Amino acid sequence: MSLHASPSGPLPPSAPATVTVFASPESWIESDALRECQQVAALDGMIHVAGMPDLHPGKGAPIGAAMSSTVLYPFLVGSDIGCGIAVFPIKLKRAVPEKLATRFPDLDQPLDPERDADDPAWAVVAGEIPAGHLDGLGTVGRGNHFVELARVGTVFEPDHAARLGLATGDLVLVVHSGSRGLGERILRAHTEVHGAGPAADVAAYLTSHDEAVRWGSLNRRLLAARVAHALGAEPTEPVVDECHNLVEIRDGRYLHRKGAAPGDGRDVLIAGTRGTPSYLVAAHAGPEANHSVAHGAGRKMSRADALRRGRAKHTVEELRRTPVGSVVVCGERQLLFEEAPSAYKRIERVVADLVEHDLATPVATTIPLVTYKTPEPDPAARSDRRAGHRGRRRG
DNA sequence: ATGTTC
Repeated sequence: MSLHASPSGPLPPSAPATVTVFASPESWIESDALRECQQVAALDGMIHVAGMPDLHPGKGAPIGAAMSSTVLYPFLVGSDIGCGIAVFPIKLKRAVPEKLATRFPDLDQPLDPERDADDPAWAVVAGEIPAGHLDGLGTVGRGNHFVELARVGTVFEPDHAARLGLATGDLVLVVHSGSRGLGERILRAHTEVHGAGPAADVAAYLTSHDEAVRWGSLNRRLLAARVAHALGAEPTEPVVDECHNLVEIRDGRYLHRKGAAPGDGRDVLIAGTRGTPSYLVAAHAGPEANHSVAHGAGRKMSRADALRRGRAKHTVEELRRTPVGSVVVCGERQLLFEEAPSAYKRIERVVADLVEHDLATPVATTIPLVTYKTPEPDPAARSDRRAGHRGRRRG
């Protein structure tokens, strides 16, 4: 970068964007993720990049960052516009993980307005379905998405927890999902024409973006309602629902969040892993953190590494039954390894970093009981498959 | 992350 613009040349660039990463030295942040922060900071119009303690490398843009600029860049939000985490109280008489795990519905199967017209989960839809988008409605998706039945563990702030209607021992559904194909379609429509460039028609992008954000939130409610009904409980309103992939207009700037939750006076569920607690926090992040907090534990390993190392380290059985005694419903073997707790950083360290930087106050933990990822093959199909393997071995 | 992708 030239420091001396010639008089006849273009205007000198504005001051370079600042980058602040809110992680202590004990928190391992990959150099690739820091490099991505610097690359984002060098974009035209960029003002400030705030890296959260769960920062890790993404594709071109880091995950776990809040990035403010005078220019709107759709790729900084990514394809899963509207992805977020919601918490729904649920009341059950007994919560035996092994039993309840078998009662989760197939959340790969979309809710169809005609075929599933009598599904009680529809009751959560008030008014129009955003963008009229029915594809994938009521499905959880893949990757790090899940629906989890959890129990409130340690309560650090009883008054705050009580205001949310939560106390130790209470059951909740934690839903992490996004806008499925809708957000992907919106980003693709942009990148096909403009690549990683800024939004040419900001108003049009924001209109679609806002629909995806509403769709994601509605989908989390539908997922919780489907599971609540299947477990024999009544659906409830979320006590927490924050989106961590979105852009917000703030102080006349575009504040992009990618794997970073709004932290300005909001309550946020910061996801641990399926085998560790999650933390419900009261967030109070200021401008230095771009008004944002972490969204999860953050990956420690790439999916490829987690698969390779996990196969050497873990059996399928130990991944399906976690150290906290919870059960993982995941018919996809590869996903079981990719999402193993050992593939993530320690959530306690992430939360400690937020506390030390005065970005958030822990309110309570939630401890997993059943984490649903993808449907298990039905028992008949499974025994058929086993018989098939034996047959081949003998032959 | 994603009815994608060689």
